[in-house]
Amino acid sequence: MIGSERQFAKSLLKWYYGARRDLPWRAPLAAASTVRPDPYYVLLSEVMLQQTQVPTVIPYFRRFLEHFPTVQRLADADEQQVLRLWQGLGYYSRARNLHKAAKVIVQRHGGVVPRQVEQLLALPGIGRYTAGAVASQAYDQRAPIVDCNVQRVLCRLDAVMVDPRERETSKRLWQRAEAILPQKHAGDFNSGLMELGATVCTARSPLCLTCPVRKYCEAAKKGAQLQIPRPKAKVERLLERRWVFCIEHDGRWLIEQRPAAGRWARMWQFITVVRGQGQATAKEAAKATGVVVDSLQRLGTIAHGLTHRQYEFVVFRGATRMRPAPRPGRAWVSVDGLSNYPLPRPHVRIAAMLAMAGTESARQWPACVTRPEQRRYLQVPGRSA
DNA sequence: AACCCGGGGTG
DNA sequence: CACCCAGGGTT
Repeated sequence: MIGSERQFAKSLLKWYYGARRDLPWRAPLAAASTVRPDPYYVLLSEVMLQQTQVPTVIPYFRRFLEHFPTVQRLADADEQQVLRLWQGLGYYSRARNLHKAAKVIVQRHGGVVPRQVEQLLALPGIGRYTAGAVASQAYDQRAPIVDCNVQRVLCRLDAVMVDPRERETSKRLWQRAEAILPQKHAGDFNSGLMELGATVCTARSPLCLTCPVRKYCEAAKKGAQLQIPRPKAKVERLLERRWVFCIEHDGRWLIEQRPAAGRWARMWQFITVVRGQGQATAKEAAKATGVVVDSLQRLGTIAHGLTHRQYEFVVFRGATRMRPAPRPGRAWVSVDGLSNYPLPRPHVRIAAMLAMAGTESARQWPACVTRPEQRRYLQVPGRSA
C-alpha cells in the first residue's frame, strides 16, 4: 500500500467512526472526533488493557473509577486497596506501577496526565506503546503505537512473513506505524487500527470480506492472512507444587503476606509451603508453618495455570488451640475479613472452599476442587513459596 | 537480548 | 486442550 497512505487513513477513519465500540473510557459516541476523552480514563484503561482483553477490563475499570475518580485520589490511596481492586486482573505490577505513576503525576505534573510521549515514558509502568496510546488518544498527539492488534494488521497489510517479534522486524513495524499516521485524528486512527485488529482482522478467523481496507492488504491478495503473523514458539510450562495450610482458630484464619518482589508481590495467601523440600508428608510440612496444627484434613487439590508455570496446590485445613503471638507479615482474619486483603486467584478459590464449609453445600466441595491436568510438566526444585 | 510477570476468553 | 490477548520491567 506504498503511496496510498492518505486514502488508507481516510477509509479506516470512516469505518472507525461508524463501527467503533462504545467503551467507558472513550468520549461519547455523539461527540466522536471532536471531544477528547479524559486523559486519566485513557491512562487507566490502557494500563488495564495491557495483555488483557476489553470485556475483561470493563467491570474492573468502572469499579476502580468509583473508588479513585481522579489521579489525586489514586495517588492518596493505600497500595493494598489498589491491589485489592486489581485482584483477579493479573499482572499485579501494573497496579503497583500505576499507583506510583499517580504519585509522580501529582508531584511533578500538578495532577494532570502529561501530554508528551517523553514525559509519559518516564512514568513507571508506561512503555512505548502506552505512552503513544495516551498521547494520541487523550491529546491527539501524532504518536504511533504498535500493540498485538496493530502488529497483526500491519503484518497482513504488507504481507510480512518473518517473525514480527524479532528486533529488526519490530523496529520496521514501528516505523510503518509512524509513516501511515495521518496529520489529523492520530488518536482515532490508532484506535481504528486496534479496533480493526480486535473485531475484523482477528488472529484466527479474519473477516476479510467485510474489511474496510481490504484493497490495501497484500496478505488478502495472496490469501495468506491465516499464515500471518507467524505463530510464536511454544513454551514448556514448569510444574510448581505447593502445600497450603488453612489454619483456623476461633473463627479466624491465618494468612501471610508475600514478599515485596516477584509473583503476586505484597499480596496475601493462606500459609503456603513449597513441596519437595525434605518434607515427605503434609504432616511434616505443616511443622514449617510455625504453628501447632491439629486435626489436619485434606480438602483437595487446586490447579492454577499461568503463562509459563503450572501450579498445583494441595490444600489442607487444620485448627490450632493456641493462637500464637502475632508476627510481622501474618494476620488472623475471618472469612468475611478476607475481602479486605488482595489475594491471588487460587487463594480466592481456596477461601471459597472454606466459606462453603460452614453451609449445607459443604458436600459440594469436590465440585469446586480441580485436579491438575493429566499432561506431564517439567519438575522444578521449588525455592520460595 | 533474554527472561519474568496472571488471568480470562475462545474455538 | 491450545492459542490469543490494547506490554513493561529487570538483569
